Amino acid sequence: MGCMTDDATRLLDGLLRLTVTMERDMATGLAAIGLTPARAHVLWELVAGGPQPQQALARALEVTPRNVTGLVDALERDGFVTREPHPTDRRAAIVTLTDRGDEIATGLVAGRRELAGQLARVLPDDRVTALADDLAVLADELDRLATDAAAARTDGAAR
Amino acid sequence: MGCMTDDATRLLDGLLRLTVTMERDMATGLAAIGLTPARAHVLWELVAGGPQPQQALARALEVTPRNVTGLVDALERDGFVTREPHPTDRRAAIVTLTDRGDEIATGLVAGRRELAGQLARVLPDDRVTALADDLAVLADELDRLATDAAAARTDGAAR
DNA sequence: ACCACATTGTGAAGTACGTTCACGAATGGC
DNA sequence: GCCATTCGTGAACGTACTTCACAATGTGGT
Repeated sequence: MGCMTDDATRLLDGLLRLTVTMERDMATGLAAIGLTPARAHVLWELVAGGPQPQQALARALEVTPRNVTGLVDALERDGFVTREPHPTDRRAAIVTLTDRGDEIATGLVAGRRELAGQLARVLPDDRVTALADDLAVLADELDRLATDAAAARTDGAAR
Repeated sequence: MGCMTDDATRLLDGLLRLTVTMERDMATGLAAIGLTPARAHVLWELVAGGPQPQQALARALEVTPRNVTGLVDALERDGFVTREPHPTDRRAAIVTLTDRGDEIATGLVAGRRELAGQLARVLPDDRVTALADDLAVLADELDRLATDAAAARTDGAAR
């Protein structure tokens, strides 16, 4: 069991190390093309979900609508997106990728795919498959633990 | 090859999903005890490296000394650390954990170990071992890729 | 002993990301 | 036509970073 605990710690260490490195890489790579992680996230969602009102973006990104306003302001200023009028609802503005924004965003998607390929290349194919499976299991478990913890906190607060 | 690419993408997806969930969990858990990720990071380093001047903390955390000043200000205000005078260098202040800070920080280490155990429990022992190995390999590769990319950028800038 | 240089920490100012609260404008159900 | 809801944003704030400038201190060379 001492051995298992050891491996579990190694696993978590590896995971943390990967997350730290990935984030730093992402941030520097994005900075090179004039983007920040949060703004890139918006672009990403616009590619995935098409032109949307800010409300929808806020839901998709799980941030407040107010925050989306700021992010879109910056992206608009830098020429990545425009705010188009909604055809029927005059309150809503539809955030749309410019040509340049679309190019950049598509490049991000391609870059991500390429990174996945490069990473996978250092492991045998069957390992990659097993790894992907196991990570999914771990992610599920982590979600479950998080949900439980949140429920416990809510209970505590409610009492 | 289509199959391999697919698994590679699944791998990266799983990794990203784990990182997102882990970070959110961490942040909410820390907030419950009056800490932020950045401040917890300082506490963590103080447990690992013992009482240190801010300069050393800045190096360990890979942030600017100025930033450490702010983090230590907050931790001091909230009673997690104190600034003690350096025995020989009157410029330096040695950041030291208070009793409360030490308790909290030790709890963080324990919580991390417990999380590792809980996560590992959902997979067979041999899988955990393999997973830890593979993640280390991936982390190494990612570091290598990042280093290469940075070198390429430096070259480009130098020309 | 002295001077040049390096180091430690911090004030000032700026950027990014996120929040809450309040509010005007537009929608939509009844 | 009215009232509740929704969409976006101004104002104000908290946190985490950065760079630049600077005073106080430490240190090595002559």
